Amino acid sequence: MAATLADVAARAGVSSATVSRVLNGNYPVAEATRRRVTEALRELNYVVNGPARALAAATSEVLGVLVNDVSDPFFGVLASGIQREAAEADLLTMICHTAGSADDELRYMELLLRQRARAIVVTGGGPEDGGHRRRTADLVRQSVARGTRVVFCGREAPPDSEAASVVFDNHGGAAALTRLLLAAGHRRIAYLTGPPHHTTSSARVAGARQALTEAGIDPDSCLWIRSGFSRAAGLEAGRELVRAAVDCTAVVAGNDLTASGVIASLRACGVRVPEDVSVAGFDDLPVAVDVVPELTTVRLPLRSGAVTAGRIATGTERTAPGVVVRMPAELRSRESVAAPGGGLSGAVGLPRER
Amino acid sequence: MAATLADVAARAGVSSATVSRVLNGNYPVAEATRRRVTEALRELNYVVNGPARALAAATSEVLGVLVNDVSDPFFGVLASGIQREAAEADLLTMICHTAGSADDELRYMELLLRQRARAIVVTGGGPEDGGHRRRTADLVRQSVARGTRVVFCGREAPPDSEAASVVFDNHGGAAALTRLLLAAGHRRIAYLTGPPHHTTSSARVAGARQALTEAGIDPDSCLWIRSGFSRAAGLEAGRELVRAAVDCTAVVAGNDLTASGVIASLRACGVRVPEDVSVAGFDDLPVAVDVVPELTTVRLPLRSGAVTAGRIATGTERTAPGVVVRMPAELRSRESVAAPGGGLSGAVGLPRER
DNA sequence: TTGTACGCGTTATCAT
DNA sequence: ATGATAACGCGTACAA
Repeated sequence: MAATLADVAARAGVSSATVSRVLNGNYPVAEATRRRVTEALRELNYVVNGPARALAAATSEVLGVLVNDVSDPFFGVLASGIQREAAEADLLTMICHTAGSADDELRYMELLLRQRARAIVVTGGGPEDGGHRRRTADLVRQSVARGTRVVFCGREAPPDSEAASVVFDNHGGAAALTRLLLAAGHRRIAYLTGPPHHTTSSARVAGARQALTEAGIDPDSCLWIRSGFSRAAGLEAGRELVRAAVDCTAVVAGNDLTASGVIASLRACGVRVPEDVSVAGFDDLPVAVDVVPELTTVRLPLRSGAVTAGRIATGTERTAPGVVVRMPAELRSRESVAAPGGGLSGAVGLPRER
Repeated sequence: MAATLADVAARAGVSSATVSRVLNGNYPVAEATRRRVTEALRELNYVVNGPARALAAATSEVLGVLVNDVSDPFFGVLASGIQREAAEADLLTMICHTAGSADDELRYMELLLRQRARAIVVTGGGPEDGGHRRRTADLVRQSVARGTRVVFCGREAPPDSEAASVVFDNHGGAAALTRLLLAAGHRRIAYLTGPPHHTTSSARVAGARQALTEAGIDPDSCLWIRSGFSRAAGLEAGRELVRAAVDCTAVVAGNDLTASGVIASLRACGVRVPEDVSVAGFDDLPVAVDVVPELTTVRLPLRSGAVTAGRIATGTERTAPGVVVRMPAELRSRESVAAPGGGLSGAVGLPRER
């Protein structure tokens, strides 16, 4: 039913090789023939058969991007940055949503590998579990062996793998943020840690603990509360903090999304930010300046990290195998952090305000 | 370098046909041979060559989803619903971000077509431009001819196409919402229309205008302001409304995201919602109940619409060609709409509050 | 139950 | 400049 190269060739009275040449423009073709072929192409509504091309040329035009959550703006920024580079290199970006599941991550990597994708970019942090790491390393090895470039953007590639990585300074950023809070006078801080056993969460927690320790404060005198990275997680955590009338003057959320949730639920409970309690985020996504009050947070150069990852993936930028590109983090001090106020436990019970 | 069927066959001492049979399990294979083959498969780290398989079998395991914006939760809900069904049918979902560009939409459709994707689901509204419609119709025709099913989820398929559609009652929902506002006593309403020349925007505007007309109110006595569907668009529109001290008692945003932006910027300007001005949204995304005050909006059954679209796309649910499945809209009356207050122009200039 | 052999639609290498 | 033709790796009638 669908027209093939041969059909087009017959119609134009040439060989299929000539049609292929017209299509790819990599060999000289007489102007007259080219026109006849182009005509036939149009008349028959010819559409390249990708699989056949990929089989013959041993390469495809697909670049796969793995994201934890398609509807999280963190990944939106990453995905669109990568995509821009891919488009630049005439590659089709396909985004695969792993829902944070380690299994799905592996499944999608394998499926992209099957498709002989030109490259795979794995974004965001990942499970710290050794088994997963090992299986990932295996897949990376196979990918590279088959010519599929693999780039990690947001965590380090498994050790000894050929894959490049672009990583953000979660550790340093978290430490700087904590230092800012300490400098403002906060001592009783509640940390929402993000999902457990996750590279990003762990790095941020470690950074914060280090800053505390260096300031001579026992990290365990602070509160460490598990949460997700979603806005809903922040809402819930905020409500829980209020319910338990937790004794703290500052809340450090795992990221901006969570922070926005915390602020919303604190406000709903009549707790003022930053007068009663300071709140901080991480990432510096657009939401950080949408929120009232504007969020003190840590800026990660997500866009440029994504572009770098994209350039390595497309081959636009050539790097040594296993290279690790480190992107800096930068403090963004805004309104949501101020000097310690009455604290959460003091504010709770006040009349609800609007 | 990469092991092929033949390599595995040699290793296992069988023919490549047998290996293929073991792989696909569609023909009987002796238990002993199966084990030998499985072993060889493992030893050689065999990975199916997708393109080759797609070429031979004339079909692939890919389902493509086109979305306007990967980081918009509206599409997140749609994409994940479709993906669930795809996974159920052992298909790999690939999400393509068109950034709302009509050209990109066509490009991605074509690329998926090239890949001989099993199905393509085009989500969200689209350009109303006739040229785009025609070109889309062409692509749909070609897709269907090549065995790639096409489903639209959020707009109707081009006329006379074989493609199925799942549509949401934007028109009815918008009308119901406007009636609610009218019943509450509002007469001076500012509508943020969403992106121009876009099917979703138009349907919502048309519904609102109809409800106004039916109530004996001249639609042109209301304000119709172009905006986007993003939160940023809402922020900007809100600021603009305040700056111009627009004379209205209610703002109807194009969707929930925009509404949340409007609320944020109104609050930042000291305008109280709903005491001074009522605000309404559309879609009933999770953000609708996150916002303070909770948003009065129109619930669209996005999840179940996505599932339906997914089932049609995977072939799980068989439907007549060109079928249009209509999903209802349902009013969700919450806190953000109340009786008319002082209005925007009245509130502006009041001391900024926190 | 298993093997042989051909076709799927392209690209790329030789000739011409 | 153009045409034959051999891969590319897999699925599947058909034969055994």
